[in-house]
Amino acid sequence: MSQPPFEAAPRASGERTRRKDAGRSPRSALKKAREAPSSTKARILATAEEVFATKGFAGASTREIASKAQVNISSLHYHWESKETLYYAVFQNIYDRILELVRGSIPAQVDGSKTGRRVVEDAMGALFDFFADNSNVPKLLVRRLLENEESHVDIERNILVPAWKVFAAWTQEYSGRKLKDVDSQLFMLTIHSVVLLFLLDSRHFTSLLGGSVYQPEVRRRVRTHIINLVMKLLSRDH
Amino acid sequence: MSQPPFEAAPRASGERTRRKDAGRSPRSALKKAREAPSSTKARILATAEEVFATKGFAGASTREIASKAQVNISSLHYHWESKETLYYAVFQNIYDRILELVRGSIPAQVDGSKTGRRVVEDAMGALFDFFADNSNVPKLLVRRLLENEESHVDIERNILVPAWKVFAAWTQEYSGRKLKDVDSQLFMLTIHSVVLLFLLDSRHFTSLLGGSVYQPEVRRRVRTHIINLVMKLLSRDH
DNA sequence: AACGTTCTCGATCAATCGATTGAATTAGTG
DNA sequence: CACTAATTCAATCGATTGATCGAGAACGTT
Repeated sequence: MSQPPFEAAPRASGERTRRKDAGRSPRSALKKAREAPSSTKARILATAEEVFATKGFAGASTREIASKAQVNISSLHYHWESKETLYYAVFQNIYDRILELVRGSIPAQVDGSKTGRRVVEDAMGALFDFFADNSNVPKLLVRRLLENEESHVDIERNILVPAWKVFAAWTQEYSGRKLKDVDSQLFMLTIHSVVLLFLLDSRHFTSLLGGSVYQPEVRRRVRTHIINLVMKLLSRDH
Repeated sequence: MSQPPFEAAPRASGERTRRKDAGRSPRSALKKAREAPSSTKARILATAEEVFATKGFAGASTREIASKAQVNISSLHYHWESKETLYYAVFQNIYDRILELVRGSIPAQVDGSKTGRRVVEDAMGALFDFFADNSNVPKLLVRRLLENEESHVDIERNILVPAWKVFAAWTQEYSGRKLKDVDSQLFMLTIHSVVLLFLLDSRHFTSLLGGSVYQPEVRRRVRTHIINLVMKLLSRDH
């Protein structure tokens, strides 16, 4: 891959530049750090993910996030410079988790003991399960797709798209069939579209499926359907 | 269909109750109405659709809508009771257009002169073209799917879902194959997912496809791909 | 115990939000 | 023209927003 891994998105981590001793690394400064403050920071981040996923960037207020995290607003602004950098940090976090899924869990299955079809099935299943187990992630990603400001897009381009590329290239390699270039692009987008929108869990879907996508039996049905859909896409025309 | 057509969503039209003469119909009161005010109202509605699609409900301000429509804020509140009723009016408008597409344009093609495969192709193409020509619609629909408050969902359930049902039932009827019930539900959701998310026109998709989905050649590729995808879904397993 | 750093808190800022008010304007009717 | 209803406007309301401030609590180090 040619893209710079993380630095392309300016101030991607959203960490606040400390008021004093800004040049020193905060990690080296507090080796045996106490857990209380960092757990506060982690609690804010987790709450922010939930609130941003539910209400979007504009719809969420820093006061609501702080309140639900049982933290003062100023503590939020101590750890992050602004609402925007907190928002970036939430996405940086889910991007990391997606990359970990793609680079770690999935390639580890490649050991020649499975058929190509079975490998693709497991890979799609793992991707589906990840979204189903982290229901905030698909919501946040779809919300992100609706934003089109320049400052937002480079994170997708530098992190999410490479992840899709790795996943798709790997999927093709073990699918037992090389797809044409044109097909491979649209193939990725199709997987992307179906998995994400299937997991929005809106009442719109619920009323059609007879239950939330996150209910076990419904989830199993949708999971099987998506895997079959991908298999049909990978199968030869007849 | 068993659902009540429009009344289920309270105050669905979002019309303001006039301050004086609230009981009388405004239509009968001004038979040969002048066009200036109604065009102002229509201009606000069109602008609101654009702004809400771009920024979402919370991200859009009534001042921005009024400003871009070159209208005073109070005029906006004269025609609609609140920002929320204006938002409802925008959705009521696009629901009407979708229903018109489904009930009118598509069934008109049924005259026996085409093969089942060709009918489905044309129907999917018409649906795709509608979303592509009205780029605000897929954005608004996806935004709607991310909202899960009770007061919002019934509109989807009473208008959008029946539209999908009509479309899907009709598509199945002329597909040359009756799908199982389980398949038909997931089949609808798949069409829904792919078409909507394909047309979000984010940079994320653009960077992969080498251009905006709304550019003619890219649009043609995606259109063909989606039709082929639906055909594969409708085809028998082998 | 004394110190300095890290972190949290209540109080408060200017800006913007949705919405309202009453006056001014426009158009159809008698 | 005079009268009335429909519509638009500038000015303004209270509430909420993101963000800041200085005081002080919590903690490790000496």
